[in-house]
Amino acid sequence: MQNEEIARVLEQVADMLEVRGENFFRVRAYRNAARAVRDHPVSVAQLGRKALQEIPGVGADLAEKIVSLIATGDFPLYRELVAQVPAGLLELLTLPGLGPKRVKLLAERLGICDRASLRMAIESGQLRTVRGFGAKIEQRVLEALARRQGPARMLYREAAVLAHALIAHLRESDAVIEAEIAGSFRRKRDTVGDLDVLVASTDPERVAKRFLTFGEIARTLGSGETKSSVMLKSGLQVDMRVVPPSSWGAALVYFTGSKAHCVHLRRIAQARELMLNEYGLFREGRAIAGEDEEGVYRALSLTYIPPELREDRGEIEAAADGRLPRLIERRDLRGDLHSHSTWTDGRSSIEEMAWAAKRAGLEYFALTDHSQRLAMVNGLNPERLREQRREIEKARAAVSGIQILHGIEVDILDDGSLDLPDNALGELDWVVASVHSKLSQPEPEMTNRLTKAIRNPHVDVIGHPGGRLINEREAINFDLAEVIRVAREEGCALEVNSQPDRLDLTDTACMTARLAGVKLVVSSDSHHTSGFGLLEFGINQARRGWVQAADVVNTQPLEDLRARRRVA
DNA sequence: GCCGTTTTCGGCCCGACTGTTTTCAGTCG
Repeated sequence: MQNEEIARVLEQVADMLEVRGENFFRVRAYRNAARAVRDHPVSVAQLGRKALQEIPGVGADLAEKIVSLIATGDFPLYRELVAQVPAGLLELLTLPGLGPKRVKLLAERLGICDRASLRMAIESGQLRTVRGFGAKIEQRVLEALARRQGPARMLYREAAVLAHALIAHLRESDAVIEAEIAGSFRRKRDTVGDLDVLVASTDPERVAKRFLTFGEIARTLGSGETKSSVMLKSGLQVDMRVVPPSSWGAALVYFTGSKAHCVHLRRIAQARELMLNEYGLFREGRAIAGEDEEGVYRALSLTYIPPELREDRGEIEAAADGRLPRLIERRDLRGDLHSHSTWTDGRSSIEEMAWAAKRAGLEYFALTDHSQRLAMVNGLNPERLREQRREIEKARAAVSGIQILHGIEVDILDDGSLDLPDNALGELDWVVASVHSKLSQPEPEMTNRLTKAIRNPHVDVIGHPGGRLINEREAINFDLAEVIRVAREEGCALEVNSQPDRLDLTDTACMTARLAGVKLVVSSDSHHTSGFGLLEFGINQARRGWVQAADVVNTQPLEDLRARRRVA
């Protein structure tokens, strides 16, 4: 059982308890535990009761329940709740304006148990008979019901385009002293659900006016003195808050989040008889910090925490002990180890790619076109691979100041063998091995498939190990802990693929790999000369996984990279 | 249900806004 599945059950229990009207703090305990399990860097299913209790947020009771969940698939409270609370009722919690209290009320008063019965209650005028429900809520709910499912989270890269345009729009107003996008965008999450804009100003009214003239706005959701919400044409919601300049740092901390990070900070403040909110850090009503973020952290005896780490995954404890990592940066990358050309599905020639890699400031890059199995993209067989080598030689002669490695992205076949013979692979400078087919294999087969590939000493790195395409395709099923164990044993690296819809490994998988001592490669998987610019996104993901330059193979000079290969 | 620089009991983060109300509960982040 994966951490994710366990976390989902705990969250479901929290939802069900909440709709049943249970103690709020008990509900929160389940949510905290769900998050702790989801973020835990090792597989919780392998832990005993005692080790489980060491996870912050998991006590004796929840450890017991998790053990039961892993062994039998459920636990008594879970069974009881599932029998009591209709599944359709929980779905209603995702609708705007409907929280646990209202959902509970509707179930009790009108017998509403799912979307269909809610819609009927609105259409028949029944809903309005309940105190607290009026036309506005009806309208919002009907709109949401019509959309059927909630909007998917937007890819970071797509959101970035809108974010930059909006910030530029705001900064044109002289009422705007500072403007930043905070929230999950600033934490560089791979997807964002909305944009949280923060503005420092002494004239919130003018800022709000300026904000509402942004050209991408489809409609205004609400606008108060210091807070406005809009929906963009693209379906992305934007919430803007305006604070005085003296609160800029505190507000930035608050709106960058994550929520869990902020809650933890406030607990620390509280223990010191301080009060932390978006306006500052206060002692007996007097601000002692708040103008800048560093000052807020410093006043809590913490070193500055980069936004990418603010998930309450141990960064606060590390900051207190002064042992935060120095995170990898884009400029630490000396090379790129995954790219394509017109020989397969790329759109630029080898020479064009070489010029582009050089312009991107790289010292070396590996051209790794697909292997023969991917016939659709004209994948390379041994013969074409030899022909390609001659073209690479030409490009090497034509473009100085960049080292071109001749590599391959070799398919990992269904049984874990590779799509090219060892002697062909042995002639190459770099081998990426990736799964592109039979993605629905059950976990044991997929795990074997990957570990078998890793055990081939020609394989330098496993490409996009999870195989996910964000919002399009789920990740493949495999035992990450086992793959990492074998990768460590064999000295094979794992890739952090920078394509905005892959970003694979994920942040937490990066952390798991890193803790196990497995090396990573941050690659662009470029299919065009513009692709090297995507490395920024892979770096973001790696940073969220606490990755340092020393954890990443392609921060090394080419000579060191060659020296660490398993085959000469 | 968790947890301990004030605690093994009694706390548990904080504020803005909305919609529906006549003073505030619920939702949201």
